[in-house]
Amino acid sequence: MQRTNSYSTKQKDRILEVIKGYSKEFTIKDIYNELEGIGLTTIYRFVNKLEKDGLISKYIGSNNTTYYQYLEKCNKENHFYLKCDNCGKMEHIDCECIGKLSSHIFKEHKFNPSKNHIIINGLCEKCGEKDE
Amino acid sequence: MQRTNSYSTKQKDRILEVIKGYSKEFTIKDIYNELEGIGLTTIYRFVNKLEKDGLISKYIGSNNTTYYQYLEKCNKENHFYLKCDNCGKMEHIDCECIGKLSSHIFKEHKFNPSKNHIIINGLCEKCGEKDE
DNA sequence: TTGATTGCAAACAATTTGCAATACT
DNA sequence: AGTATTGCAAATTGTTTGCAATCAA
Repeated sequence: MQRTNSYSTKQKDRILEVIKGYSKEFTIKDIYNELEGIGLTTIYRFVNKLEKDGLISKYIGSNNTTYYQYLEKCNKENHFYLKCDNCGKMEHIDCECIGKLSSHIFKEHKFNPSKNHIIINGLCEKCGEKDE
Repeated sequence: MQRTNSYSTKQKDRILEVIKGYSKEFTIKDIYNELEGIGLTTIYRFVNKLEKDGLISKYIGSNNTTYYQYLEKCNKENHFYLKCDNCGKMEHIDCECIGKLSSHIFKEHKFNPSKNHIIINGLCEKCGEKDE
């Protein structure tokens, strides 16, 4: 007898699909407005679950709004992201520099960085140019 | 004629003093409970101002509570912190490793990390031991 | 005296919960 | 059949705003 403890439903599928479509951060309302006929509560519940599962991260933006961001799943050990403060895009980076930093921090600073995700904020190339 | 646009008050002084006393993250309620006779509104207003000024950072904890953390002011260009996921302590780091990383990211990944603050989560030495 | 600050109560917004109906396996 | 999920309405919580009194310069 199988114990999934979770059913797959039309609603969950559609929400996840929409979330994966975003290239930058989003709000609960964004999803709600995009999907007809799915209750706010359902979205809250599912998005919170995704966050617990580590698939999305949650933070407070400058305007005091709660934003979510989809974290691409990948098989690498280190999840390292560069997030642009201006356009909101988040880029996943796969480079030994992060591994180096991690081991440096571990050895020299006696601190064990979590493997989950490290996000560094700043300005991406495009937005950096404009700003100059 | 001087234009401060800001008065120094008993309330602000006391709130800031309490905040500086915390070695880890705190909530608005923490401050409120610690200080007799200061209104919640006042605390909200002042703490928000401190955040805008870049003296504290704000984020959502795992239990969906809004936490604030005091960022030590220092004259260095790079504000680099290691924050323990377990005990909550945040340590300011002054090491060339972060400068190196920044310039690497800038050169190789065409991304300009913000000077403000980079916070890396993980486990501090003490909590790492226990966890093993 | 002028303008900023405070703090209460009220307004507001965001999120969660109870629960009956429904959908999944 | 049995359990998870949905979605509405209501409850709850967190945060902001209006405003009169007070305080700092």
